[in-house]
Amino acid sequence: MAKKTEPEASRDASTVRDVAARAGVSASTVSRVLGGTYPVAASTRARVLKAIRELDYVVNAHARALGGSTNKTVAFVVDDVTGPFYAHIARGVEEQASAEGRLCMLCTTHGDPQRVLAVVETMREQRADAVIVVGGAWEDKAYHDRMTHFAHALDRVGSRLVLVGRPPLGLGVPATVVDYDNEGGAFAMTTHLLSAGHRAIAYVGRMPGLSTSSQRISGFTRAHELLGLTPDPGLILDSPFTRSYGYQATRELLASGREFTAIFAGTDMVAAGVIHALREAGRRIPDDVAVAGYDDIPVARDVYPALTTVNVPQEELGRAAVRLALHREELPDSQHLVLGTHVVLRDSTRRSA
Amino acid sequence: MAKKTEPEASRDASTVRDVAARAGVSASTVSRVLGGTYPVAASTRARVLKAIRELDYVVNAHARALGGSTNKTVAFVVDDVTGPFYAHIARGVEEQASAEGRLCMLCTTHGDPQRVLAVVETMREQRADAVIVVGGAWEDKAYHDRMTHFAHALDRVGSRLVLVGRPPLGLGVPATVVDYDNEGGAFAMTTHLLSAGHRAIAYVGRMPGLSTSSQRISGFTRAHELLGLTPDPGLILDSPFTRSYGYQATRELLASGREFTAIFAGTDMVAAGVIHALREAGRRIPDDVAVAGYDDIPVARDVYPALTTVNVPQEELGRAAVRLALHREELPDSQHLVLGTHVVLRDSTRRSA
DNA sequence: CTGAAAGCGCTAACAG
DNA sequence: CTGTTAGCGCTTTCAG
Repeated sequence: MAKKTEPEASRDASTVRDVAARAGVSASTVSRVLGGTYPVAASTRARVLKAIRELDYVVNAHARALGGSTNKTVAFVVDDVTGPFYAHIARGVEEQASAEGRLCMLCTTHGDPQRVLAVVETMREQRADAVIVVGGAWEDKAYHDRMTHFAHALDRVGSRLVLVGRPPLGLGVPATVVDYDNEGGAFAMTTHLLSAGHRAIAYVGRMPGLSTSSQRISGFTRAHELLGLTPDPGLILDSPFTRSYGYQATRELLASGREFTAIFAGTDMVAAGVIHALREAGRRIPDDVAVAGYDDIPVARDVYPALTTVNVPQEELGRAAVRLALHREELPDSQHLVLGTHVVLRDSTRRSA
Repeated sequence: MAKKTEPEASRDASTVRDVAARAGVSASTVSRVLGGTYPVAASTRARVLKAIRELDYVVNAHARALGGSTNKTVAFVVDDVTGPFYAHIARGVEEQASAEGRLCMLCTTHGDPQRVLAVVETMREQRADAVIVVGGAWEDKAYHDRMTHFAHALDRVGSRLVLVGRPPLGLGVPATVVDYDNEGGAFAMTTHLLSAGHRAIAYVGRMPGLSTSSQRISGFTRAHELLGLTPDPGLILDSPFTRSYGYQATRELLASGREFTAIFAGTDMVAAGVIHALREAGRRIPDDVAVAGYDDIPVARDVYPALTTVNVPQEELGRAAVRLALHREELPDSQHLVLGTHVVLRDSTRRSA
């Protein structure tokens, strides 16, 4: 029996009606068995289940989504999945989504604001329950306005826009924000370096116009000011958040001949590049130069020496994003959650004995 | 009972009918403007487009998918997105999918065969154009049979099953396979180590029953045999493909007191753990012990010393998976593509001068 | 060129 | 408990 190929095995999938016919019931009864919410006689249910098995039937998710209004899907919009930082947030999103019975759509934008907008539009078509946009925002009015527009547009079709790791759009905009304390983390790390005696700390990895970067720089500056110091603008280097740009920027810093005893990298990836460039130049870490990162991704433990960094609760960010989007009552008022960050001390800032 | 919309619920999204009414045309005309395939008078089209803009209308992807039969979606099933190896394949999938106008659904299974099956079922409901399953397969008859069943089931609803990095299911099974030369890569790497004079090479990271692992072990063995040698079974250690298990296994290896001058790790992640354990034990790399990995993920360049490894064309695997699934004529016959691998020499196996 | 009408597969409302 | 009847929003004949 199991071996027998259906003689009328068509290329088409079977439908509720096929199942109903085979079980000798109506389509609604099949639907009720599927849903499990309505009372169905045990014997009927058994016959229906048998027919389902024999026909190898599965519901058509689109037909279901069309009738009801939710399609049980969460969309995740991110720059680039290969970035470990984003990947870990993605894991949190995926896990929570699947725990809540949702599927997860993945879209990447490669840092292109245009693509972000296009992707959000597509998600609107999909009627995703939530559209989760991850990563720092461009501090640009046009961009901000577009996102605000989408927040409303998504809201209109019953989707929720969730911003992870970027500031709120403003009052009255229907969006949930899950952020982490960028400024505080940078402040704490800078304080750590300053209190270890460093007075010429370079900051490698500023990205002008990116919210995350601005906040970190701001914590960096505040820590200095608290001691009556002012960061040397010549020691603040721009660089995208990648390993290779961190390497480049550090080489330029070294070439400039400026003095410094510590480097605070914009992210751990940048720090990996910094360390590479430093080692290449024969500088010992942490003896000649202390190095610190931001994010606390796994690579922070694999670089040598192990990297002191600011921990960001990546998975929890992802999980919270889904949770809040799906149960809005949890955060009734502001819809703005900020998770804490903390310094993780490792060898890259430790003075060797 | 009156049809009242919930006060809490947002206003309903506008539909073709709303647009049609506003533009003073019929729904079909709106549809034709949207599709762009049928002739529509320029003036009519303009009016429709205006109405669309004013209503901020977007199609309902589900309604569209219900009518037509394809929903323009590609599903990506993977153990864990945070693994860099998978993440890079994911990037290839995502890029190619989006280049082909497809959305990408992401599902993770956390190494649980049960979840793989559940996820594939869900994808069948979604009528995804392609379901791409990534990662080694369990060499288990029941598992194999279930996958074969799904290949047929997916085929019946018009989806294509694609296996990435695992062997074909067999002749006549409607599935596309994109694999890479696991055995050859392991063979080449082992040969490299042997010809550098190593005679006691440990293999850390065998996973019994996992196809990838078996193939690598097989290349490892073949390289030995070519020189009339036999690998010492006591030097082959089981370990899942993670950093921490690699670390554990290496500690056990060291504790066992067995002699070895090189370690070939099952993956780069495992190698990171190996290196950590080795350094902790005071063994110098590569002087005391040479270390090699597999996969060539970015972390291979960040560990110290930089890791010699086997390059696997991750993004291309992902891209090819989507390409082949969507254009089957490209690979008319066997539907089995094998990409090459090659050794990448770095410092972890280089004898210092 | 455009409109009317018929579903796609499913679920919910309303009788029996 | 179960069958019948309507649609969900869109595309697609089939007429006009």
